[in-house]
Amino acid sequence: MRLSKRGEYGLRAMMVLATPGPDGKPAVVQIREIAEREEMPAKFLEQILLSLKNAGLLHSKMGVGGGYHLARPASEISLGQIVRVLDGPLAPVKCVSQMAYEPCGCPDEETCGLRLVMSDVRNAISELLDGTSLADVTKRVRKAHRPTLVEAGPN
Amino acid sequence: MRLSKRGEYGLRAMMVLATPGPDGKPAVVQIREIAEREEMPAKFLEQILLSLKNAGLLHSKMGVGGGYHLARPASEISLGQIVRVLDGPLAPVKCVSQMAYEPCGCPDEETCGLRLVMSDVRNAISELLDGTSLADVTKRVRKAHRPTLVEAGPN
DNA sequence: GGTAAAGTATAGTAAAACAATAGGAATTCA
DNA sequence: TGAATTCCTATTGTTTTACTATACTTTACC
Repeated sequence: MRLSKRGEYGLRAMMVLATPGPDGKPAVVQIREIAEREEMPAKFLEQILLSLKNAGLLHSKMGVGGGYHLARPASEISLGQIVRVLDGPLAPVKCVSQMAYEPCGCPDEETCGLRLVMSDVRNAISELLDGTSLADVTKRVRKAHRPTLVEAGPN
Repeated sequence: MRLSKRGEYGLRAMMVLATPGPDGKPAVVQIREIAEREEMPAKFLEQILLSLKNAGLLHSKMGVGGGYHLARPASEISLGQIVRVLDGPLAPVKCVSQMAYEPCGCPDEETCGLRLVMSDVRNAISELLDGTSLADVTKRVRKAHRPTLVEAGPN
């Protein structure tokens, strides 16, 4: 049930790109800068961002002053989309995958115990990852930084 | 987010062992029989069942008339236990793992976006897999075989 | 006690996946 | 033109996966 480095780096990079600059405008950031900030191998990150671009999640600009930026608002890019591009289907077994179904060979899929359970697992993962956008994540991160002090109450 | 063959075969085998014989007694089954019924390589399954035994989930008997049987009632063996033995931690990233925590290197774990989300994923998977016992699965399978016809209603 | 049936244990291996690394081509801007 | 940047493909080293092999131990039964 592991997320690959590819997936991890990709998600981290997308989160960087999802954080608006101080001017509030969507950030345009170079590979090198992301790699340094997040301490990942730049050449590897290059490949990853390229995949993400080819999948339509990122736009890029070559040359001086170039870099990457999100192809759409952060609220419209889900973590599920990113993970699928970089790590493939979310499903633990192919026979419950929506995007890459393959029969698992059991005589009756409708009554296969493994399938019944793994289908639940797939749905749970998908609900979380497809239901969480980059904007949701950056919001949660901001919240974690400045925790609501409501619960403290008066002395 | 994949379950390995090792994990898959192991789960299937445990489900076989969890199905009580016609006499209602807990089944004692040989490697070879499970391998044939479920169409898995016998030698590979041998290793898998051995791991499960060493982890305390199975008991075995050598010699003529021997075989494997569950170490505890099917209701007291969760799928999570089985998967952990065969495929390791459920967590997508080590830094949210309960059984194999390792820092991921981010400057502040409490405000790391990846961690916030992956921790949810881990919990969702764990709730499902640790919350489902072998008995639960066999029950669901039986239900799938004989679907309740309640919903049909009169014409 | 011998023998066949079972599990125990460990080592080996081919292929695939993973995690990079390398290096040049293409593009943009000043 | 030249520096900065992405684009693209190939290669490499390591780890994991999915088996396969071999030898050993225990047990039941005749």
